[in-house]
Amino acid sequence: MVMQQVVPENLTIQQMAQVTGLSAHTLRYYERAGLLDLVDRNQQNGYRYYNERHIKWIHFIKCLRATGMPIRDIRRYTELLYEGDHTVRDRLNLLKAHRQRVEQQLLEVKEHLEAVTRKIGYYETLD
Amino acid sequence: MVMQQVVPENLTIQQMAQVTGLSAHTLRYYERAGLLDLVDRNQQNGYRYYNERHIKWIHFIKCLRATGMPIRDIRRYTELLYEGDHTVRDRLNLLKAHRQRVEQQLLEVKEHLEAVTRKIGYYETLD
DNA sequence: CTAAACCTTAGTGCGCGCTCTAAGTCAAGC
DNA sequence: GCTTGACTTAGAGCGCGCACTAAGGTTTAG
Repeated sequence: MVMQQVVPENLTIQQMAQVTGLSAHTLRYYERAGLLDLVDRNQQNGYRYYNERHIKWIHFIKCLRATGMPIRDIRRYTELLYEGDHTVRDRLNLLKAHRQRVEQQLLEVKEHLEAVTRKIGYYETLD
Repeated sequence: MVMQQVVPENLTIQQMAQVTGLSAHTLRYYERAGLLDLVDRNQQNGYRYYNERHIKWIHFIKCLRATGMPIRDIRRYTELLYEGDHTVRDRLNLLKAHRQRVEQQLLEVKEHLEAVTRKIGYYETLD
């Protein structure tokens, strides 16, 4: 039995907002900021229409944002993406450098959190 | 043999900046923001003078900041601190709630970082 | 035909956490 | 006495990541 997933096509910006959890404002902002090239438009009225590729791309952008990558770095990654296959190495390096920074920061947060935990422990002895 | 640690007393704001790794600007800002009550002043010239208690307190503030606690929450904590012993329970709850949020966020960052790692893995297959 | 509910753009505003500037005071060294 | 330099204050500026507003075009329901 093959599960067939229903894939929404040609979503309006509001539907896209629903699906991605971003606001329509933010979707337009990301496009202006160079994070989303190639958003199709309805020729009649100029409305944006998103497809499944956009959904997946936004999903990855959210991973980058959630791990603290600044908008300008995501724009850089996007530029590389649209420059073609010869930028694969650069993209790889960019992601690896990001991962390295995030892992470093995770360690630092954990260490500082331990100090907070020690303070909590101290307060609990006062109870 | 008892190790005697030399404790700096009556540090100027610049010395305090050196010791804490914060800028003098930021030290003044923290004070204005209500994170540092009771900074002694030289009676003649009004200069701030910091002591070891301040150093320890700033160190803890840095732990809170490094784990993402907003300035306003640290101010709240500071207020409780100066209200006296009857706020110990409130302070404990504040820190526990913070720890909870940070741990939750650590999990989320780790999850999203895994997606980045999967992408890295994909790029590496192209090499 | 009209009202509503969409969409578009350019531009402004906001909360955060600093960071810096301007104008002035004060102490020490020459 | 005068310069130098560290300090003081109030307030402005900034980079980030959105969030919102205003003014206007299009589509749909009644």
